[in-house]
Amino acid sequence: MQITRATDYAVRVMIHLAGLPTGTSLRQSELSKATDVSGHFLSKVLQQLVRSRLIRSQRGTGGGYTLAVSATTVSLLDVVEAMEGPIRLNQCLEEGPSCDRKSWCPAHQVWAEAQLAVAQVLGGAAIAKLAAQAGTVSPAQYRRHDEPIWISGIPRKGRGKRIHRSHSP
Amino acid sequence: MQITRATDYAVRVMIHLAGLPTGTSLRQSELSKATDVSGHFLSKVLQQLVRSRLIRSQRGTGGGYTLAVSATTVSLLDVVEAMEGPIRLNQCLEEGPSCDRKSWCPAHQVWAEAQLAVAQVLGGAAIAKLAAQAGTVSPAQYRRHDEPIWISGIPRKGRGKRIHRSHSP
DNA sequence: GTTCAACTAGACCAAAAAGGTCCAATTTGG
DNA sequence: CCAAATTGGACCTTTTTGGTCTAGTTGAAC
Repeated sequence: MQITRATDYAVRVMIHLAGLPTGTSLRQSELSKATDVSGHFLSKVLQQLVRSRLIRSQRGTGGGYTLAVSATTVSLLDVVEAMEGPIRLNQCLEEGPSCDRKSWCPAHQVWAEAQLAVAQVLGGAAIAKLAAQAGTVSPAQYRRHDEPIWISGIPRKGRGKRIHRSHSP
Repeated sequence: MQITRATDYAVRVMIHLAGLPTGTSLRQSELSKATDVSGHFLSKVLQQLVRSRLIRSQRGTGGGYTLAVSATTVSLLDVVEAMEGPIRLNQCLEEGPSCDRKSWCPAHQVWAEAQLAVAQVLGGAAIAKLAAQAGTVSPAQYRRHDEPIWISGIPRKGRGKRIHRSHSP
């Protein structure tokens, strides 16, 4: 009964992105450094987040990853479920007729309660709130005011227009 | 984030035993039928419960398994932890310095809260209470009045000397 | 239109956990 | 003291996890 490493890393990514100015795009290498996760492994995590529509990716020169959702509305629960699917504390909590003891088993109700409890705690933790806390406790980790964060993806011309992304499929 | 099958089976065993008269001993084959678990696999579950001191076992003819604790004081949480060890919703919730982000990571607090929530729900569910519920809902599943259940495990001398543990290091 | 930085997709791998089977060790009843 | 009844524990297979690596695709800029 433990979240996977990948899920933990996904949360780090989301919080980190939420702590930056809206629309900021970061490369994998930058996220790797910020989250203390090996770039190779992180790419798998990022791919999953993209598939779940929590972040967007931009290929090519000057590309990177951007938050695709409002950090104030997306919660830890959303990130966890994006990575692992719906939370199921026990197999018998599946939708269908997964367990024929379900109807009378007294434990079933308790599993359901416990699952609800954890879902409520995680669902109540908005990413934006966490990002704000992180900013308070250790600003240096999230904000660098001595130099603009987006500088590192810009070729020598140095025109920072990458923040806006008009991705229309 | 799901309990294992073995844990689920262990809970079934504990509830079933708690629904019987105190001190009743059941053989593996009987427990297997009552819990809908293959006898071979159940033996592993029972072994773990014995090692965790939640039940006692008696070998040889007329042997079987008995509750070793008060069903009113032992909870679902105890059973879960007996099978899986302490609940850890995330790796960073270990005791020691497991994660150097711990001090400032804003997610850490939420994981801890969620873990506490589930522990409280499970800890509040006493096995005896669940057994009583089960007895109410489906008595036939747990009680057979046509034949005394305890017949198979009561030694003549009848004293609790059967906890022979030859554990010489 | 070529180049090259960046993401994408997937194969691949080792280790651990989960789930399950089987036989050996032990105890008791007779 | 032997044989039957039971548990105890070794063993095996499959799936998941965590991680690495390489080849390929995309797209912005020159």
